[in-house]
Amino acid sequence: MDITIKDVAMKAKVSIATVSRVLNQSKPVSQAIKQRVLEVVEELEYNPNPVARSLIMKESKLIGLLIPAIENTYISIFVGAIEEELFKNNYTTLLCNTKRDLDIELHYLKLLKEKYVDGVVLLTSSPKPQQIEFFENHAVPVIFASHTDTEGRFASINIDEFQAAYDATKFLLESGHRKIAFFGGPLAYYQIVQRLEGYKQALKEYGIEYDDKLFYEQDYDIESGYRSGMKLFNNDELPTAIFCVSDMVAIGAIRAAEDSGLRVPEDISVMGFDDIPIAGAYRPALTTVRQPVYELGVQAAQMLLRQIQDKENYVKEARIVPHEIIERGSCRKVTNNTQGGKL
Amino acid sequence: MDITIKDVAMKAKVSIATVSRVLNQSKPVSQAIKQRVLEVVEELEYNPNPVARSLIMKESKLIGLLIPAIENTYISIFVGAIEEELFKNNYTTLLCNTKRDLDIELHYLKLLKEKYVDGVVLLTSSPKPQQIEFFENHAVPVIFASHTDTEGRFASINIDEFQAAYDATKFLLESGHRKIAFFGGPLAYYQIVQRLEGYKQALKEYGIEYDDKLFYEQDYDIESGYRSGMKLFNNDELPTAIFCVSDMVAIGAIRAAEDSGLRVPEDISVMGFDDIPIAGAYRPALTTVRQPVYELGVQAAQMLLRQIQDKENYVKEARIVPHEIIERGSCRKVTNNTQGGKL
DNA sequence: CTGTTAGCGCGTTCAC
DNA sequence: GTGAACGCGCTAACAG
Repeated sequence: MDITIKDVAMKAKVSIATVSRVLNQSKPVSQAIKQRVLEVVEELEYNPNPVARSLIMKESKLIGLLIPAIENTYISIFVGAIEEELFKNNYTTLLCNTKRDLDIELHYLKLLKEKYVDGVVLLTSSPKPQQIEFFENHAVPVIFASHTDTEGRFASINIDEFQAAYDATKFLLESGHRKIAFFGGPLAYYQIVQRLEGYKQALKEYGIEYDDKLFYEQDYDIESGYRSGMKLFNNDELPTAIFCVSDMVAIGAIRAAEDSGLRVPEDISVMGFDDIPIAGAYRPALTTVRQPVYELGVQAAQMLLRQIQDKENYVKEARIVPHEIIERGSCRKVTNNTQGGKL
Repeated sequence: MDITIKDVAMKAKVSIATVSRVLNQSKPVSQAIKQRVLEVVEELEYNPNPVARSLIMKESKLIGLLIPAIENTYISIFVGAIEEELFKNNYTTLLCNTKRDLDIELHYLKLLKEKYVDGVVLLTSSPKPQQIEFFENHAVPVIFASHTDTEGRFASINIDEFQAAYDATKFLLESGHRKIAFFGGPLAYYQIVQRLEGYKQALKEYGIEYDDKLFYEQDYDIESGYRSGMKLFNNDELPTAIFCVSDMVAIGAIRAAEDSGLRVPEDISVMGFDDIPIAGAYRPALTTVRQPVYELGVQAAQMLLRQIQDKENYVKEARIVPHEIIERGSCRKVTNNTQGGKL
C-alpha cells in the first residue's frame, strides 16, 4: 500500500496538519519540526496523493487539449509544444482528439470539467456556439488557438488569417500570376472564410474579379488537394497558380498536376500553408506561408497558465503571432500574362 | 456549485447509499425507488464526481500514453488510434511525450501512478531497466508497443522487427542489389539491433559479408537521413541501395542523393519503413515496409483494456502483427552487378 | 506555532 | 430493501 500523510505524521510525531503545512508552506512551522518532517518525507519517499488533493482544491494539475485531428503534422507539433510547456510547469495533458465531431467535443468538454481540469486549450479553426456557451457557463480557463476571439470573451492566439492569405495572394500576384485558384477547407470554418477574404482583397487591389469557380471547398489533407486538383485540371482554362490552405493540400495538388501531365512550377505554381517539416524536403520544395507552430503552442500554454495562476486579474488577450512567406521551388514568376494550359 | 449525490438523494427522498446503488447497480433496489432516483438524476443532470470516485476506488478511467516523440507521423497516427479506442471505452488519455529522456520517462511514470491511472501504453523501441522495474514493482497494467517482451512479463504488440528487416533486405537482394547500406537509429534501441540482425541474416544467405562501414547510426527523422546520406555519398564506392529505418530517413537520404548529384532510383535505390501517408505521395514514391500502425494502436488499446477489466486471469500476450513490403518508385531492379557511382 | 476536527463527494459495511 | 455512519487522503478552519 502507498504511504499517506498519516504515516509521515506518525513517524515524525506530529499531526497531519503540520505535515500538510510544511509541504504546502501554508502556515509557519518551527524550523525544528519542519526539518524533522522533511526528513521523514524523504525517508518514506512520501508523495501527496493528487486525487485527494483535487477533491478538496477543485484543481487537478490537468489540462485538457482539444484538437480536431492528430495525424496532421502541424497539429502534432503544436501538441508537442503544449505538452512540453505544461510538463515544465507540472501540468499533465489530457489529449482529446475530436475529429471535428461536435458530439465528441461536447462529451469531452463535460468530461474535462468533471475531472476538474485546471484549464483547456482549444485548437479550433471555428468554435461552435455550444463550445462558446460551455466556457461562458463554466468558469474554466480556456485559450483558443488557431482562432482569434474578436469579442474579447476568451484568450486567444493565432496568426492573422486574413493578412496571411492576403500576403500569400499578393506574393503570387507580384510574381505575375493573374488567375489563381484557392484550394480551401470547408467554409464552415471561420479560418477559411477569413483566408478567403484576404485572398479576395488582394485580388481586388489588382483589379481582378473574384471567380467562384476557382474556389474549391475540401479539407486539409493530401487527398483533398488531390481531389481539388483533379477537378480543376479537368477544365480547359487553367489558372497559373494555386493557393492551398495547407502544405498537405499543396502536395495533393502537385500529385494531381503530375497525374494530369502538368509540371510544377513550370506549368502551374502551387503555394502551401503551414511550413511543416516535409514542405522543405518535398520536391518541388514548397513555397508556403509559415506559421510559427511551435512558438504558438508554447505561448498558448503560457497564456493559459498565467490565466490559471492569476484568475482574478488576468486580462484576456487576443495575441497575434507573425506569419512569413517562405519562397521555395513550387512557385515561379510568370512574365507574360498567358493562361496556363495543358500540354 | 455542482450538484452532488446528496442533492439527488434529497430530491428523491432516499439516502445517498441508495442513489449510489442504483447508479452502480451494486445492490438490488426496488423498482419504484430505482425509477424515482433515475428520474431525479436525469432532471438534475447529475454526474458522479470522478475524482471522489477515484479516491475510493483507486481507479481513474485515465490511461497514460508514453511516447518517444509526437511530431513523427507514424507515432501521431498511433496516438490517434489509441485515443479513439480508449474514448470509445470511456477512458481518457494522458499524453506523455518523453522525447526519449529517461528522467522525463521516470517522472511521468511516477506521476501516472499517483494519479491512479488504470493502465499505461508504453511506446518504446527499447524499454529501459528502470521502466521494467517500475512495472514489476507497481501492479499497474501495461502494454508495450513497438517492442516485444520475450520474457513474458508484460503484454506487448509489435511487428516482427527481425523478419521485417530480413524481408526488406531480401527484397533488395532479389532485385539484384548486392551492396546495401543501412541507415539506422541508435543501436541502443533494441528495435535497431533486431532489424540489423534481420539485415545481416538476409545478407548472409546471399553469401555477402556484413560491412560495418555501410551501417549509419543516426535517428528516425529527415535530418538523420540527410546526414547519413551526405556522409555515405562522400565515399568513392557507393552501394546500389539503402535500407532506411523510417520513411523520414528515406526522404532525407533521397534529398542527400539529390544534393550529391545522384538520381533515385536510377543511381541508387532507397527503401523506407513505416509507410506513413507521405510515403506514397512523395516523389519518388517510397518503396517501404508497411507497419499497420492504426490497427496496432487499436489492438494495443484493446489488449490493455482487457487486462484492466480482467486483472486476475489475464494471460500476457506477446502479439505479432504482420508487416508488408510496398513496392513503389524509390527502388529499382539492377541487372548487372556493378557498383553505383557518381556521375 | 501546533493539534483537533470538519468536510471534499462518493462507495460500502453494518445494522435495521 | 434501505439508511446511518465510516473512511478514502488531504486541506482548512478553529481552538489552544
